[in-house]
Amino acid sequence: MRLSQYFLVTTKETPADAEVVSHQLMLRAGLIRKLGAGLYTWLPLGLRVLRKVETIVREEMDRAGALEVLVPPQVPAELWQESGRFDQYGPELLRFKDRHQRDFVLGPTHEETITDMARRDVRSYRQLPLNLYQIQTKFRDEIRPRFGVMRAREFLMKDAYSFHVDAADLAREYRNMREAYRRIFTRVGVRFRIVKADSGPIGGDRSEEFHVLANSGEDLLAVSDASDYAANIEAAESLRPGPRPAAAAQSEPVATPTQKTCEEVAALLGVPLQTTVKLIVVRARGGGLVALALRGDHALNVLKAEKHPRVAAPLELAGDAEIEAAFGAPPGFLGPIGDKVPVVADHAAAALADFVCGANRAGYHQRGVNWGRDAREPEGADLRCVAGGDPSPDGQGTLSLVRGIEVGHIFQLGRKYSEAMHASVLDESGKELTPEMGCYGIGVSRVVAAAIEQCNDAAGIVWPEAIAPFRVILCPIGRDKSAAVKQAADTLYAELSAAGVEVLYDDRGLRPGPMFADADLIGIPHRIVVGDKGLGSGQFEYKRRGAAEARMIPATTADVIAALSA
RNA sequence: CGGGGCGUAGCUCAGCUUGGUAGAGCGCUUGCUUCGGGAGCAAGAGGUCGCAGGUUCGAAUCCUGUCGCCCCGACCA
Repeated sequence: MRLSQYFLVTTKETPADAEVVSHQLMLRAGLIRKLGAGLYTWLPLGLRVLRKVETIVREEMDRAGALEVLVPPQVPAELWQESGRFDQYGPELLRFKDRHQRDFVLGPTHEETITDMARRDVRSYRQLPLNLYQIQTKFRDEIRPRFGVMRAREFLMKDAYSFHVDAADLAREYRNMREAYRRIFTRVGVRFRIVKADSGPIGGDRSEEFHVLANSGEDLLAVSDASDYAANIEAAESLRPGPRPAAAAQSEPVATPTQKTCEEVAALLGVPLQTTVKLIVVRARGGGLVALALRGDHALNVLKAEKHPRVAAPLELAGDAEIEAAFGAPPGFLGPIGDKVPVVADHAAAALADFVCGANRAGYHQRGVNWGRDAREPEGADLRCVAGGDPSPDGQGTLSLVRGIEVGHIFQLGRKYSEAMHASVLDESGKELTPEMGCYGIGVSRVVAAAIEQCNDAAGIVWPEAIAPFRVILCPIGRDKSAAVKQAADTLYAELSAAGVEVLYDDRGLRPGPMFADADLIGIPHRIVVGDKGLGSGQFEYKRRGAAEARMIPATTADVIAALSA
């Protein structure tokens, strides 16, 4: 491709409304342009990258035995009402009415559509297993679109849905997809990690996420330093601590007139934060309140709390007035003493002896408190987010917290959708069988942003070779002045093109500075400079994007091709 | 949705407090010079100051409303 014939729109200045580096670079390098909040046009250069990711995904899905389909982005609301998700999914579901006032949704995923197809056309166990996928624009009425295409209202997603006669076959396909995903992200060329996940509103039993590791990631992951254990912090279990030490201290009140948080109290008393206990008062399932006790240095894991049988889901914090009525003290001075409301204690809080907590009296805390003596022996549960330094749940190593960008998610759904939508097949004995389902997603457009997030330097993008928009950029110096340069560059361009190398030829006649700056910014992996200097000794200059130094190579097409693969 | 901020040239922004004929840098066009890491000189194009009302002799500037965008919190590929 000749750049003079192309639509390359780069900018030197960083657009004001771009926060993360991938968004900035995608705008500066002319990959995308914003149409509205969370809506982006893919320009020619960006679309080439998107297509490359898409192609890798398609090839590996095909290789794994899945079959490509294409379903309508519009879905009649009845299908979503049938699965129950029309009401459950919430405001994030993009809905509209047509001229006849019929309800539709713009699909954020397509379990319903595919299950509907399956119940019509999949009649026999002989047709199973079946794994159908598509690569298509998905829609979400995001609360807050941000970070460019990373969290957009529209995005390109690969979604796959599989059907099986039993759970064992579902598990087999799940592993198959897991391996396919591993190959996909390896081929794309990003550093990633597979983590245990919560299945969220999609539902189902087992699920794992694929994360590209990057500091700008929106998700916190807990990873072991000694094994391959890794989990989204939402889903990471915490290990139960050892047995509780014996009580040694007397329980006594201490004045804490203005100290409401555990941090403030611990500082005032000069005790470690880990010896304090805080109460979080929430609505109980079936009415009333329940208090969740956590160690002062630990954070509540909302998803874990919502799964607890005593806690109402979605989690709702009690109001100040209710708390005062139940405890006789305002928030900030609450403790598990005095049987005010039922207490569920996180295992780590339950394992403390001689701890500090609120005295249920404004302006006072209580120290030397012990379960079973000063406070009723609590019900224990895993309620907290794991913290860096915790032992890994698999017993090997220590957890540390890192950030990741979720680019893939695989689920074993079970029969949630097939049951709700009455999809069934006849088994060998002629009896009805409700298939087990799996679903598998990849955020294709998000992968592009995630790759940039991981692969960039001060000058711009440094594309992994597999998804670079072009493989080589050809930069002639003084092409308009030197017949030798023009001749050599034109020939090299023609020969590389003929050899099937994706080459971008900068024939715009720019000065070297801007030309190199653009080449760096758009991140083409290999750069060949053709100039009078080198040609004088029969050489081209070769530089790998991201390499410190350029080197000279013989000025022949064969040597250039050899350098590309070196 | 709640909290905070911003809408002035293609981009980054000044001007607004104290109303008086719309600015800079970068980018773009043309010419000459220059040509190995974002050149110099000269000439030029480009803005209903987000939109709608209001106050005023006069509004980018003051007032009201409205729309859009960005950032912080609850969601997800």
